[in-house]
Amino acid sequence: MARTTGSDGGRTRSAIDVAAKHLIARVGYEAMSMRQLADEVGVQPAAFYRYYPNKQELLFSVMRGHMDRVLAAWEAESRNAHTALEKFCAFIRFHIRFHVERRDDVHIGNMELRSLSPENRAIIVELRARYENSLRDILDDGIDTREFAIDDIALTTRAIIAMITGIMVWFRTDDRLSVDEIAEKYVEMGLRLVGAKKIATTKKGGRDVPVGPKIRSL
Amino acid sequence: MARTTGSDGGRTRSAIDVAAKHLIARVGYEAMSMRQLADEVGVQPAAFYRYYPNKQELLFSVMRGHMDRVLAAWEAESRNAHTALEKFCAFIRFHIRFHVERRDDVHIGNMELRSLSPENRAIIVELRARYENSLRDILDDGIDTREFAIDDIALTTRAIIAMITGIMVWFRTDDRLSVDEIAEKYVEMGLRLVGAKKIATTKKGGRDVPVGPKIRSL
DNA sequence: GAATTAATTGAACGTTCGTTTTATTAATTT
DNA sequence: AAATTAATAAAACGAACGTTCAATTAATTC
Repeated sequence: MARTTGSDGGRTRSAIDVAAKHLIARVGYEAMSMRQLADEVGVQPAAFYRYYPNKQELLFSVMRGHMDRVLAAWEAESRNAHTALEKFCAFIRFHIRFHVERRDDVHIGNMELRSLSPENRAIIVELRARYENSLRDILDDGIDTREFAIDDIALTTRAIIAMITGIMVWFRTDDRLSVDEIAEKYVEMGLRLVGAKKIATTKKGGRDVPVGPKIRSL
Repeated sequence: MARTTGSDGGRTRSAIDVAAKHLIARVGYEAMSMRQLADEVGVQPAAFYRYYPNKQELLFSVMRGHMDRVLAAWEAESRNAHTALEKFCAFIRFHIRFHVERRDDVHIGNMELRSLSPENRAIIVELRARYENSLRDILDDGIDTREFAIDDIALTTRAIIAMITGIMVWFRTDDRLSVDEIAEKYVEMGLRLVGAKKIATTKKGGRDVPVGPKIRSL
C-alpha cells in the first residue's frame, strides 16, 4: 500500500493534533507510544514523521499553541475591563471559563513541562510567567488605587493562580454547580484574598482619586 | 560475581527507596528505567527484584508511605489545637512545613497518580480524601461556632488546599522568605478566605457560646 | 497524458525496556 | 566446619520503543 485515496495532509495533521492531546492528557507523554498515536489517527506510525520531525516537537507544539491562545484570548478579554477591580474579576472569570473548556491542554501544561527539552521548556515557562504577571500587574494597580489591601503581592498572586487553576483537578461538567456559578464563587473568594472593598474617593483635578494612605496589610 | 562483602538487605532496600524518590521526582516514573535506578543504588538491575516484585509496587510503596506519614503527623499535630480557628491555623502551618520538607514526595504524589494501577490509585485517592476532609471538618466546625463566615464549604476547602499546595511549585529554600514566614502569610490569606474574625460570645450553661445567627456568606 | 509532487504503507533499524533465570559468594545458623 | 540462608552478579528473554528508508500510489501540475 501507499498513498490512500482521499488522503489530505491538512486533515491528517489536525487528526494527529487532536489524538495527541487526548492521549498525552490521558496516559502522559512518556507513556504514549507512537504506535498508540498512529492507531488513534488510523494511520501507520511512519506517517507521523511527515508532520513532525519527532515526538518532542509534537509535545512542544501542543504546549506552545495552548499558551499562545491563552495569552491572545486574555489580551482581547482584558480590554473590556477598566478599573483594577473590574480587571481582577474579569481575570478570574476568564481563567476559569477558558481553562475548563480546555482540560486536556491544562493537564498537559501542568504535567508535561518536565518532558520538554531544556530549550523548549524555557520558552513555555516564559510564556506562562507573562500570563501570570498580568494578574500581578492588576494587583499592583489595585493597591495604587486603594481598591485592594494586600500584604504580599507576589504571594497573593501565586495563591490566586493556584486556587483558580486547582479547579481543573476536580471539576466535572455534571458538577452540582455550573462553570459560571463556580466562577462567581471564586471571584468572591478572590475578592477576599485581595481585601477588596468599595472605597471613598475625592475629586481632584477632575478625576476620582482615592482617599487615605495606601494599605499594604489588612 | 555474586553476593558482595558487606551487603545488607536492609541497607539496600532503603538505598533503593531513597534513589527511587529522587529519580521519580526528577524524571518521572515512566521515564525512570530500572537500569538508571540500579546505577543510582550501585547495584545490578536484577537485585531490585529481591525487594519489590515489580516497578509498579515500588511507586505504590513510595506514595502509600507518604500518605500514611502525612495522616499520622497531622493526627498528632492536631491534638494541640482546640478551637476551629486554632485548628485552621495549625492545619495551614502543618501542611506547609511538612510538605516543604518533602518536596519529592509531594511532587510524586501530584504527578504520578496516573501511573498507578487502578486498584492502587483508588487507595491513594481515598487516603488523600481523608486528609483533605480533615480541613473540611474544621471549616464545618468553625461555621457552627461562628468563627468563620463561608459561602461554600466544599469550594473553600478545595481553594485552600490548592493554594497551600501550590507553594511547592515555586518554593526554594533560598527564597526571600523563610518557610515560617511564608506559612504565616498563608495563614493570613487563609483567614481571609474563611472570613475569620473575633466574635462576641455569651455565657450559657457555663460555656462560651457564640451570639447571633450562623453566617453562611459575608 | 506525461511529469511531478504529496501522502502513505510496510518493513526494518538498532536500542532500550521490565523482568527472569541461573550461578556464585557472603553471612548466618547448626 | 558443615549446612543453610541471604544477597548479589551476569547474562539473557521477548517485547516494545522512536525512527528511518524504500517502494508505491493518489493528486496535482504542466
